[in-house]
Amino acid sequence: MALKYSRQRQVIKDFLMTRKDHPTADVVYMNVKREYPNISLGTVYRNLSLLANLGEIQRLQVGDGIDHFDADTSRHYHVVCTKCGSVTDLAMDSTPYDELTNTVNADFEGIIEGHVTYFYGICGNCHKKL
Amino acid sequence: MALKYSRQRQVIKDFLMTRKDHPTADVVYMNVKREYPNISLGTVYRNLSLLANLGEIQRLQVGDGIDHFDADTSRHYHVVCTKCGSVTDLAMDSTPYDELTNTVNADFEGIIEGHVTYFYGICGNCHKKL
DNA sequence: TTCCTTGCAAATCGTTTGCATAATG
DNA sequence: CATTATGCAAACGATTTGCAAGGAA
Repeated sequence: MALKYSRQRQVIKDFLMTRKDHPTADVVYMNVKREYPNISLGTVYRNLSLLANLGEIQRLQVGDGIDHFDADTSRHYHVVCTKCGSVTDLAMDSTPYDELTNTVNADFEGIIEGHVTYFYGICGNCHKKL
Repeated sequence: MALKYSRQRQVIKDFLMTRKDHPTADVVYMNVKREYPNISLGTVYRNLSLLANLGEIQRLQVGDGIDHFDADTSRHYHVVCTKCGSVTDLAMDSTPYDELTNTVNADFEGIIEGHVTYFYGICGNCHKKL
């Protein structure tokens, strides 16, 4: 299954790279549609999954039942706002990540490869409004 | 909306307390059905959600798209096996949990209330078989 | 020409919900 | 009696998939 170029896939990835709010498939669809009116939802889903499997984008399951996508594949944490539902990046070096993984690996009878963490709380924006 | 006793809810909770493998709603349904043949899937979903909202059980979203439930409401982490998909408890004191939350709170412009973490790797069982 | 990709629509699947009936307080 | 809970089936919403047609190598 050699990969072939597809304009749609490129547009999807390009769009995702312009956003740092981790849009859902549907949001990607609606936006990409403006520039590429014929694109179908199925194609968007197919390509988002493909890109995620290739490791070119990240799939986030933040707990609202809808998958979010992130073009930033560097290791970083996310904060989900319990007020507005926004998903924002958390600037942080990789120390806490490695520490947590190591701590847990210490006395686990299997092998811990990594972890996924979502922080919940009030985002900066909502906090100002209070 | 005062809560009224329901045999079904009790059976569901009782069953969940006997399991430490974090079953899905469907698994709960199939098992509870043996003891209570007339129960419906809808009732199982309704009660699992109710119990989770009351804080009497925990809802786990481990990334397979299906909700898992845990009668152990104490704060603890989980390991999802990338081989067999099992979800097991991780014995650990609360220090790493608090540390992570505090580290992140230090320079975040909102308020972090807590976090959800799932570890991924090979569980003890699968590791033995390699 | 090969076979990956698309658009479209139908199908899946976990979960929720409306409604008439049953059970609880 | 007032209200909550149930069983059933239909509805939902996000995602996947089958298929015939289109596009890349």
